[in-house]
Amino acid sequence: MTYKVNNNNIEIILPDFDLDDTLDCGQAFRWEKIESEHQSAYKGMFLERSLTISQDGDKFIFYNTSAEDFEKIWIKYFDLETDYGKIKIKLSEDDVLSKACEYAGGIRLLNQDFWECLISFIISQNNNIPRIKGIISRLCEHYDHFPQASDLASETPESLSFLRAGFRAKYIIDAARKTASGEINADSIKNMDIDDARKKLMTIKGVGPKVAECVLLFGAHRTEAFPIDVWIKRVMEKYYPDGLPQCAKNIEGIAQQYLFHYIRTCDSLPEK
DNA sequence: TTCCAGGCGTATC
DNA sequence: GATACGCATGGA
Repeated sequence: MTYKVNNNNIEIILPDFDLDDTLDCGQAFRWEKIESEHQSAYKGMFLERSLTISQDGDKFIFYNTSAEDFEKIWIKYFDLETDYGKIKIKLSEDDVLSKACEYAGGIRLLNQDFWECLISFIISQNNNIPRIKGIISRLCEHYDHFPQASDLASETPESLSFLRAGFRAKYIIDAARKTASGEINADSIKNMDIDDARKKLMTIKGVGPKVAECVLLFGAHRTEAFPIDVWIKRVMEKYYPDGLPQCAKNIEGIAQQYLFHYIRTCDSLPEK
């Protein structure tokens, strides 16, 4: 991977990558858009490391980042070594997916933290994206960082009332207690057969099929996971009553991201 | 006011 | 196993 170190910034040319598509599409909730005239920029966190990143066409700048952090953390986080051009060519064998890839072609599947995804997607249930972000923001502000399982394991629904997370507070606590006790172990789940991983995750109160699928896709990079929410359900009923086409085999989750972004932002996909 | 949001637990059949 | 309903909160 070739990049340029300029003072404390990393400059790099990257194809198939767009910050709006990737950071504001509902896979991560801690990135904030920085308003700027001529370019797109975001500020966010991963593993308590903050980053500001800007985009001007296919030119990206990672601010205040060492080459070491870039190589050890951000290449992996942004999935920069995966060829999304190839993935899109494969998915474009299907007409509807082709349209979605074209529309939201800058999406990359982030390699996020398992625990943070677990809590984030528990919060996401029966909720909308702005409010999910608000709850997670209050959570991080309260603990001065994204809380560890041990931080949350000793809380009660009452002590978490500042979150205004509603009925989800008790689910957050159950996830925290099972994680803190070792009953739920990220590394172990990541290495499981996917059906076993689903079952294990669903032993947590408030984790059903959809949340489990999101945790596996976004927090464990299991690209064969396919979260079906209200939006994707509409897509499936309209275009894929018999399931996804063969070209999406083993990358169902990536196809899902393109479809989700498209259906949410546009009125409809083309007729099949 | 009512409906809805990246669903799930529970009751009931 | 399928289906119906309530659930906290806040924006449209």
